[in-house]
Amino acid sequence: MSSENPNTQTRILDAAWTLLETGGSKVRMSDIAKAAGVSRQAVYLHFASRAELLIATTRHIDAVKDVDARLAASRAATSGLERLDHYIDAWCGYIPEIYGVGRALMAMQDSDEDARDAWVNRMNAMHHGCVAVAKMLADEDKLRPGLSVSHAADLLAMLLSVRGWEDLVTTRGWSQSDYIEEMKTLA
Amino acid sequence: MSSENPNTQTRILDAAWTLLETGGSKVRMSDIAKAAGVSRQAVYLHFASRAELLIATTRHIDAVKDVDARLAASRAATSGLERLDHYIDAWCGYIPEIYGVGRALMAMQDSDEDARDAWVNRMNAMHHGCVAVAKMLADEDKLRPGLSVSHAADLLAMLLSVRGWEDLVTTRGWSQSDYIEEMKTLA
DNA sequence: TTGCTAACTTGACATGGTGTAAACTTGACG
DNA sequence: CGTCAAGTTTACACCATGTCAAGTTAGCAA
Repeated sequence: MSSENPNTQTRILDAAWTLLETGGSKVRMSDIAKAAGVSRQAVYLHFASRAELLIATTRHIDAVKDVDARLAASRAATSGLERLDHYIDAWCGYIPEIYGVGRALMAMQDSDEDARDAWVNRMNAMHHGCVAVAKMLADEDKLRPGLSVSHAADLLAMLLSVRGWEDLVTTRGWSQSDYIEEMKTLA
Repeated sequence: MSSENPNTQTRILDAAWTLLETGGSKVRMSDIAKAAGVSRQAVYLHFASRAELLIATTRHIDAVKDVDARLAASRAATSGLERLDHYIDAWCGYIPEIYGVGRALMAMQDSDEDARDAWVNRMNAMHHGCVAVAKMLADEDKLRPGLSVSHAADLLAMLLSVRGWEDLVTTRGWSQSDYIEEMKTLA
């Protein structure tokens, strides 16, 4: 019963989550409402707009999957290479979990400023992690000569981007482990 | 007069081109019509849908910029590395030219099947070029040991993807030459 | 001149999804 | 018993795409 009937708000978030995970990114507000067993308007009682609902969904996923803890684990590494490895593991594990919502959010970037900001912030956070890794590598002289820390970070961020993952894993048919291995080798 | 008054069709394509190059990807049919000096309905006399217009615009750009000729030049190279270089040059020169329309087309991928197909075809053509390059490199034993031709091609295609370019050049502020150099080094 | 046709214009309308507004129901709690 | 919060139903405004029908206009042919 308690698992059957949590917060309406939570039920909406869960519904959005599962729908976006499976049903492409053209999920409508009414679809989500129906899946949550609630009227379309009720959704607007909890979330002001589609963009806001999507953003809240990403936060919800983060909370449920305890993403912070996993990313924090990668910060514990002592050597630069070890940290690079852990960071790639953590991030690559994260991508498929938010991929559904991420797609929908990316698709809204042109039409909705909030959605754009939210996604850009996420990517900036990831980029920040790349900078930290690049710095550690630079301190240990592990970067290719002539490659600046910022360029190295940018490059790593691009390799690990959701789009890159999408390209290789979903359209070229790589396995998740292929991807992780290849990224580690390249980086 | 003749440069002032070509085909209405051509005027529409040119209008779409310039608008998409500058004005983000939320360009409406009415915007394009206005820019072409024509009524909104007239656009539908020439193109059945927004997707079709966008696709026709990419073809129009290809024709005007003589893209085929430039890509053919990269096929002339004799050694694998040389060919890789030329291919990267040609492709990286191409990206910014179609970037405007490309963005709009990508944004339609979820809602319109024709748009999706058209863009996927383009990307497949690019991927095909990558396979050719990877094959030449493999024949000369220039690939990293353990890296298959198909994986190498996939990787190269991902590095050179429009999204990757977008990430580095437009959001991280790299210069076009930074990008080309870095891609050559990495590849 | 008349008349036909292709290209374009004008204006109206259907569709589909988002978001807003208002009035009604229902259950819990003091 | 009253009231407050959370939902429901119904209706509507908005906006872009795409469709339809009737009218205009230039050019060309008989």
